[in-house]
Amino acid sequence: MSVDLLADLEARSLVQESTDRTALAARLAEGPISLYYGCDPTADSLHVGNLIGLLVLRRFQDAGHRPIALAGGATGMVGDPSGRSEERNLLDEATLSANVAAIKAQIERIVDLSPSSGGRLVDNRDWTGDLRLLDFLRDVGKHATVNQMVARESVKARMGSEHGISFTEFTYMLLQANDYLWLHRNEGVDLQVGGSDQWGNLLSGVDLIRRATGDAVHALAWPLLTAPDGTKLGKTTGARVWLDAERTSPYALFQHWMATDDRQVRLHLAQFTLLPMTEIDEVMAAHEAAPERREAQRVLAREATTLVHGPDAARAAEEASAALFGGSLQGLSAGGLDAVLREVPGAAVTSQELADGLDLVEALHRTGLVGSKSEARRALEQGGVYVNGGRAGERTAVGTEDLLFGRAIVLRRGKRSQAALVSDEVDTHEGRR
RNA sequence: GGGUCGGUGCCCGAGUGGCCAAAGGGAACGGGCUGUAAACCCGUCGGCUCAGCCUACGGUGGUUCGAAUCCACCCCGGCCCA
Repeated sequence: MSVDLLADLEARSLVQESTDRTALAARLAEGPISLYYGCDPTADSLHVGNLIGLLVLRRFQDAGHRPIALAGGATGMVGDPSGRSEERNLLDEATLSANVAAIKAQIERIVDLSPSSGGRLVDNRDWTGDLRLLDFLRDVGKHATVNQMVARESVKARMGSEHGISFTEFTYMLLQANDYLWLHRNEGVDLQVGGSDQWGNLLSGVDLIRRATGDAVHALAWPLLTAPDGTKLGKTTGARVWLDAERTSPYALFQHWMATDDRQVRLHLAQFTLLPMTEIDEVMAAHEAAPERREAQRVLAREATTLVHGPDAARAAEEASAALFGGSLQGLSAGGLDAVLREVPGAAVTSQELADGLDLVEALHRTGLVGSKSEARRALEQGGVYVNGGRAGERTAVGTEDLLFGRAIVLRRGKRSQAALVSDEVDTHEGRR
């Protein structure tokens, strides 16, 4: 059991709000506690924001406690109004089930959910699906005053907005409170953790449990991710980084962390890795002595990518990064090219196209480096396109002579968007269409 | 159900018959400077077979030489009244 879990969480800036800190510390000292973290399956993948929550569960698990991950099939259908300016669209059953299944696989990589570990994954549809309205009104509704619900910041914001808030979303906080109550009664859960935007919802659960059972339970919230300058991460800034390799490749994830702002490396190392704080201090000391080496970012990227995709994918991503950011690709080894091709999105080209000379605009578009051909032309005009590490300059096409090892051409857009054109001559057995 | 205000490009938001692919801001993207950082400066920011053309201002149909702008109906939302 860890020396002092709470103190460690605090050192990692993972505690912004907490119910009675002393009582919680005392409770943790008594022995294993069951705690839960919930995320709503609004998509078929979690994103880096959820990673903090999963890692918090992991930190508790490593300290000997019992984590429960909740996939909110029921609440996901309703939609949480917190931080939302508009009403959500309801998701159907089939989509939700698929999302829950996909998310479960991601959770399992971070938290041990095997039966012997005590860790569990639950879906609140299991106890909410057949819940009768009158039962809900009697057991939960009676304990909540509308006055309090309306006083909620998230509700007030929506009432003041032109979009309003539906009764369904208004009810969300009670559903979540009911989850906590159910888990408290059936799984012995005494602690709920979440982002600070969930603080109100967490407290609703604590209140409900006290009123319904007289028990004093706990809640813990970490601060929300912010932009480097400390401002809120705008929802538009939601160039979301996903945990799903299909949506965000391991290489892209690695790069996401490599590009971390100096001002946030320390924080992200603390929140997104399991490295002990003493080690993080050492890394930071080295980084501050020579920031241009980006060593802290590299450690962060390596650790975090490993957590999400495993050591092999992380190593490959790092190799690819080293190759792609090492300047010209002319000196690249065959193995290095392999690493690059594994990690960077690719597009097929025929040897005939290359022999004829493939229009760069077409090539850029095909790899997905640009969203449209207009964008490709613009990028070219602005000097933001590179072929095999060298600026495209005046050239308008790529050809056979650009192939590295006769296999692929690496295109780059801007500083760090990379993609590869892969010649069909590589895997010839079955001709490409 | 009645009244009223409103639905514009990724977001916010001007525009109220031609000079509008549509002001301004934000975000984003590219370049310069760097360290794949920050700040700052410059530029771009609907699409295409790009000196031109096409598609767009909630939807449909009108008026007009010409509409994001006018008319009709419809859909959606806010507020007030019932």
